[in-house]
Amino acid sequence: MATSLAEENYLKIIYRLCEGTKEDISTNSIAELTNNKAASVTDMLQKLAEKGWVTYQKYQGVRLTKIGESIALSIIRKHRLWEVFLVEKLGYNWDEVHEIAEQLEHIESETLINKLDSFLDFPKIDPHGDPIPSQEGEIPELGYLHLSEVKLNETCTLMGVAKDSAVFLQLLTKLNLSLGARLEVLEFNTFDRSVSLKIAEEKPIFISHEVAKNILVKV
Amino acid sequence: MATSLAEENYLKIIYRLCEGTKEDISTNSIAELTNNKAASVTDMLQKLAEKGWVTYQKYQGVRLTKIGESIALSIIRKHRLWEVFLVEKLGYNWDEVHEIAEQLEHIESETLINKLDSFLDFPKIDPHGDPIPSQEGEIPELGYLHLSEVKLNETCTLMGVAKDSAVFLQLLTKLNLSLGARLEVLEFNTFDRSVSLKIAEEKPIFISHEVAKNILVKV
DNA sequence: ATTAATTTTTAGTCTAGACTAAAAATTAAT
DNA sequence: ATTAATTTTTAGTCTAGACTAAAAATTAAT
Repeated sequence: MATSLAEENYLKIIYRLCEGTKEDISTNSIAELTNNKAASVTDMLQKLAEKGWVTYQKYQGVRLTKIGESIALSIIRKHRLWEVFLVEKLGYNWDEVHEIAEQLEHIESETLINKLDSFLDFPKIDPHGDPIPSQEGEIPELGYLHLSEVKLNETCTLMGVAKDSAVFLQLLTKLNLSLGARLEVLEFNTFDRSVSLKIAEEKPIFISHEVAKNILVKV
Repeated sequence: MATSLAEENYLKIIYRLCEGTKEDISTNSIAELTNNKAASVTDMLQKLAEKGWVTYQKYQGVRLTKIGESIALSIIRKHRLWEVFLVEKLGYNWDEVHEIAEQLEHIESETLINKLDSFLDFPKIDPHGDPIPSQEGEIPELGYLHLSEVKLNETCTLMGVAKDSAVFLQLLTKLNLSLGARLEVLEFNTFDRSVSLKIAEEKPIFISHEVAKNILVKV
């Protein structure tokens, strides 16, 4: 069954909210991310349930069905592959590609996305370190930790980010934090939860808890 | 002012119909190409006139304004650049790219299309031999002739096609007619207006007038 | 020059997907 | 256990962009 642009955006956002929790997703949380009012969300949830893409019980929240999830994953796959294209082939920076990929992810063609995948040499992660789902909807488990969770004095590598808003990514760039950077946590400062950090052999810097929380690393 | 997908499609089709004639364009001809009913077209023409993209007089037909034309040209530019990308980089055949480019042409981003242009090495023509408008809306005059118009026994080169429906392009491929082929017209057959034709040094073939009319050549 | 045929427009509907305001259900607070 | 606060849904609107049927204008045919 064909999906409209609006439906695809809802499925994508419901997927994002389902990740992490086993709980059903609230109408309000969806409204916030789609920038719609709760009443509009209720409307759409009824349509999506009708089509069999979500399970939805009045007042009880919503979850993706298997089919709904596979649609969401194929959109995410397209989004991330296009981001790789924009950065690797067209020379964009990692903080510039999100909005364009939001449009490109809705281009409808199975062959296109598989040819693109091959043209890009079957990348496993996008420019923010997020895994790219396979054609079958398999999403590689990367086992990354948040920088706010690693042990003191352990050296780790910056593998990705948990948020890809432009302002966050631009801040990381200013701090000289990019994918692949070697990091060592020197101290968790109790006063403001900030983190003292060494990048490679440079002199230490301070980053906020908010930043550390959104940096993904491999030890 | 932002353009919706529907508006862009109308402008593109009005542009195509304006090419060639100095006459104003009829509601019905637009309805045919957009696959809408005449009443819907009238509606949209009034909106486009309101926005200053066409001049429109009730019952008298429609033409693009300077601004309307520049919007149309930018869509055509995007369409053709994406077609080059699909053929050159992703390995599509020339008869497979039209529908995908119809979607990609609506992606909104000035920087994207200029980076793509540069990535493709500033191509001047698309995979069907159609010229690619510049960022400023300049469209190179190529001075091609229809194969149905060339002189007998004159050798010419296949430079493009005047129609890019998949069935037509597939037929050309079957006939071994591709961009760059060296052609010599041996005879115009009066009976059915078919054309006897030599491709390079191969033995002659017959093609219909309908086909010859849609082949563009340089002598 | 009328009449007939054709084309175009108007008037009124419909659907998707948004909205607001009010009602209903759930959850939190005493 | 009620009441208050919060969340969610329902009912009713609105807009873009399509539609049909009927009216109006233009063009073609006698």
